[in-house]
Amino acid sequence: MSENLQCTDTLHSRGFRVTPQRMVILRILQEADTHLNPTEVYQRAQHAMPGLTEATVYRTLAFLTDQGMVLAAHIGSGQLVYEIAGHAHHHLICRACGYTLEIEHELLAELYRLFKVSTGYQIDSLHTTFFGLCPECQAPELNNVA
Amino acid sequence: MSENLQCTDTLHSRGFRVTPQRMVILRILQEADTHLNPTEVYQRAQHAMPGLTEATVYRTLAFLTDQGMVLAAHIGSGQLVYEIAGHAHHHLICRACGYTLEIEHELLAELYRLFKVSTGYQIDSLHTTFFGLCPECQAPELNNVA
DNA sequence: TTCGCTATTGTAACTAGTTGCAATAAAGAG
DNA sequence: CTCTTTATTGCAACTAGTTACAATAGCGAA
Ligand SMILES: [Mn+2]
Ligand SMILES: [Mn+2]
Ligand SMILES: [Zn+2]
Ligand SMILES: [Zn+2]
Repeated sequence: MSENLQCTDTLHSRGFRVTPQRMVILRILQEADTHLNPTEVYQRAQHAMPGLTEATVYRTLAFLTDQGMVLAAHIGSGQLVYEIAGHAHHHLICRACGYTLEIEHELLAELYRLFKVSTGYQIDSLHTTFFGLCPECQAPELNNVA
Repeated sequence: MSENLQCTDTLHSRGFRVTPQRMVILRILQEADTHLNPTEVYQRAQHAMPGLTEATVYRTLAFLTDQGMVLAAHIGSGQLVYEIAGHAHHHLICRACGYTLEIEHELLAELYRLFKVSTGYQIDSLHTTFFGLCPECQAPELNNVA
């Protein structure tokens, strides 16, 4: 709830308007316990606000992402998914089984410092996705052993 | 040219077919000096092979990416772009001016080792994009000084 | 409260990307 | 070279995402 007031103030202070559409979408993301794609957000938004359109969902998700209130991520398969911006983290996804692991941003802090000193770029990506193989899917062919 | 023979052999050995469509698209990427999006690949392919369809371009780019012969990347704005898989590298993109820097994969090697020891995941992302601000765009308001 | 400005929304047309299915054509066997 | 198998393509219908523009509605000022 206080998060909502926080967002309201932030929007006001930046000269943007606080609309019911934005509040509804923000609340949906706050109450979600996973990443949601735009269609899922749209479907949930229909309950709270029947008139709201898909175009607005897409626009609002992009807007809230620009404002830093929402995080977006490409998780394989080209689809963008969203979540409320809380703790800074990234994702490791297994190409074989799809299992996803969350990792603390702190693990990337040193890399970002390295970027800064070697290139001057101040990187701020807070929701990067890395692909590879999880421990199980790396396992040597267990069937060969038997 | 030898790269083409290499790809041909690899496809054969994996049980896939070597089609003119695949060869045309592969050559287009080999001759390109930048990332290309699917539409750009399609347009260039039209010259060499008028009958080729957009659906095939999308499918072929995804296929070649799966085979590790092509690298894909999300560079802001949702569009996927492709390039021939050569040296392993990643990108730093400025959110303000869009200027893009290529960085050697070696800079990420330590991070990937860290992922392995702390999570067991063997990460192999070879074309990751990081966003932030380039040195120029970080500059304190120069107008204030005057 | 009322008014005016203009950011934001809904609409609808548009572009981008995906997919089921039948036709085509690689490529190995004979 | 011819035949057979089946991976791949083209087609066309579909889903996903974007955008121009006019209508709506925040919100600051009076
Ligand atoms: Mn996340
Ligand atoms: Mn690249
Ligand atoms: Zn796995
Ligand atoms: Zn810049």
